[in-house]
Amino acid sequence: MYIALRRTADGVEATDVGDDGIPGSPVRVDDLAAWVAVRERERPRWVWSDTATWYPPLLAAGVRVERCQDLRLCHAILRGAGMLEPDPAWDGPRPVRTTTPDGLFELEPEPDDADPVAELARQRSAVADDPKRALLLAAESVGALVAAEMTFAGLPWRADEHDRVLTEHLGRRVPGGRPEKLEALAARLREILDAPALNPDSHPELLRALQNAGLRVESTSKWELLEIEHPVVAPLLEYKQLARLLSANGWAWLDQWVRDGRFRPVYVPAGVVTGRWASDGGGALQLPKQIRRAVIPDPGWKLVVADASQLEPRVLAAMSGDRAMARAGQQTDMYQAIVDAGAVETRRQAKYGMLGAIYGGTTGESGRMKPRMERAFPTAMAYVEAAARAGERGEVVRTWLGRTSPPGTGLGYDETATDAQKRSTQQRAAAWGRFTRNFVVQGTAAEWALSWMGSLRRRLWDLGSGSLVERPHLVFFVHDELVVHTPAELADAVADALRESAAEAGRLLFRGAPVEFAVSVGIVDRYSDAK
DNA sequence: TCGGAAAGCGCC
DNA sequence: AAAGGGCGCTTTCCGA
Repeated sequence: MYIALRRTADGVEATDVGDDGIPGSPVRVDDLAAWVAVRERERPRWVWSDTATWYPPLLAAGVRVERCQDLRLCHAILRGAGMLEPDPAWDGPRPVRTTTPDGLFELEPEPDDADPVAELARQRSAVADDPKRALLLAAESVGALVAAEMTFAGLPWRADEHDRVLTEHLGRRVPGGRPEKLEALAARLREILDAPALNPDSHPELLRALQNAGLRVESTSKWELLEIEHPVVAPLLEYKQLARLLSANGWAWLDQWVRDGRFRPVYVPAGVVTGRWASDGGGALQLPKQIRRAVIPDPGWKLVVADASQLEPRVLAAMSGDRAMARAGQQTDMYQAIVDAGAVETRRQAKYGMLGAIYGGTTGESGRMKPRMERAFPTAMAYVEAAARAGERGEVVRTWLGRTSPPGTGLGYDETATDAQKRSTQQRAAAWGRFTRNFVVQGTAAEWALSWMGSLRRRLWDLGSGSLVERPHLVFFVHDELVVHTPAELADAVADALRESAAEAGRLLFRGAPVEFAVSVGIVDRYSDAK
């Protein structure tokens, strides 16, 4: 059964909807959290406009729910697939969040025409004969619950450790200036380049200084510098790395984002066109390896870190139905299995061949491996090639569960086009083909990850007792990696749950496909100790 | 003075 | 050694 919630001018209105789709009479709800806690015992699927606005106040009040349907996220999926009519009430972007002084989200009235009961009916009808998309809607929605829960719980973060890492790398803080070691490096660069006024943070200035010193470079980028032999290269690369650490995750970041021993990034489910999550503020999904030393569990607790190894290659094997690639995907090290199968000679070749298949690489090692990959894995290669060709023609492609790519635009030309126009259009078409090629794999990998998370979430809840943060709970997610914060005595059980959930996600999406979704799991006292 | 673009690099 | 796909974020620069 479903319970649809709606914010009206005079409070929250709730409507029961049976599995037959027949709604009851709306009732007024005064104390939402208390009411939800009571009704949750019936294990309904909560239906609401947007998990990001409804769920945080419930979590803050100590209420966790098992299931929901996030109408806005689901609407976007179905609209993209052309399965719903345009609807201004639901087509728009996510509502702007406003925060109250106590940090809770204000619930603003929703427009009159945004009727959750009617929208639920349309969405249910759209997927009634489409079990894969129905699964996608469920996965998307449970992902939204996890996102809110991870923000609520926060990633355990030791500010003192973070400060230690920064001071170790950058030197002592200097008010209004660069930290000591960084400034010393800047001084060395000025000396080596004989540019006393150089600000190495300015790309144009730096480029001019490099060129004046006789370096033949077109940019200041790392990969170009690596090809040059010159005494300035090593200290410059070190400077760049440290300057980035300071600006992206330095003391200012620490002050802004870490409170009471927790980093609470805001995740944006489906924030990326492929269905991957994005994050809003704090750069959560780009947390540098160096700084993960500050992620330390509470006393008596552990972090369990799990990484889905070679996820996208396995996903490609499963979704394309390529039997030879699936056989390789049964091994823990899929790249080595590709070597053992005789497709290529070295593990490195297998890796680059696979990356080329997924990203559309045409040059270098990827390009060289392509014929061998096509010989060894014709079905999988044809699958991604078809996605690329469709994209080049401006067609829409879809993931395994049915998320659709945006249509390509401006990829055709007529006879009046000049040669230059034709060339540039062809380049755009090729680029869009690389995008759609990657879309089907990256998007399906994101679906697998949502299923993994959803399955794990249920298992973690069943492992412990008490409130969400008293039980083992998810605290971090980056595309194919999960981090669980758990009481130490449950860490082994959590590790098992992570592996079982991965297997379950594989079965749920690709029932029958003989691909093993291997995960590497570590139980650690620091995030940086994983792997 | 402010906002957006570009460059560059962190993550997957 | 990247490359080839997807992002977010910071700094600097430049034009409205």
